[in-house]
Amino acid sequence: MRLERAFFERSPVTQIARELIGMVLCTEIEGQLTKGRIVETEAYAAVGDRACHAHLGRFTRRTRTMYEAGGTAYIYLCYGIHHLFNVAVNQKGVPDAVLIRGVEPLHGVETMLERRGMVKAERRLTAGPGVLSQAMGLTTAFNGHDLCTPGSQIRIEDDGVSAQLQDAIETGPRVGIDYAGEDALLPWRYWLSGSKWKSPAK
DNA sequence: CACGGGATCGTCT
DNA sequence: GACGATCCCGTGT
Repeated sequence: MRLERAFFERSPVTQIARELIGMVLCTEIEGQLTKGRIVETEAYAAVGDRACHAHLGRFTRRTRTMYEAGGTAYIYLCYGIHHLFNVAVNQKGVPDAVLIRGVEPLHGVETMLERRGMVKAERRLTAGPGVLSQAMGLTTAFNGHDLCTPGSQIRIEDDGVSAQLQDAIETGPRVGIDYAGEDALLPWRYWLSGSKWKSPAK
């Protein structure tokens, strides 16, 4: 079942990031249905988190999407090359977000391979925030897309697996945010223990 | 597997 | 004008 607004419009964001492990990210882009089980996430908090793009109420053309209602896609370009997919959470006006960092391919593998220019479904197909976005057709063109509108091209589904995996989640510091000072130490990265599809980043 | 460097451009200072 | 919530490829072990 599609996750509804009520799932995303909660706090704390760390809890949502944890519960998203095991959920199924689905896209229907250019007529191609792809699905991947979320195995790695990171939480970014509006308050008390220097790593968050919108910390201290920072409001710019880029971050404005984070202030939208929970369940809105926040997609931005990183390093000029990679499209990173996040979901805004919490009430409209509170810019919390969860970054999706790794998925296990479930459906539409041929489409994913084609988009990635690969012939075999090895780890680098969808393990990592930039590569999973490419595999699933997610680009900044979908920034601001509402995941909760029936018929939307992007949605997250609960097939009952997530709840069974909550005891198999590990946590650690987030990746690539040294600029955040001591907030870089917060253990706000979550992953499914032992998953092959976790991003290789340390 | 570890590492080092280059790619590439929107965003903010 | 500087810098990324990254990835890939080459080289070395």
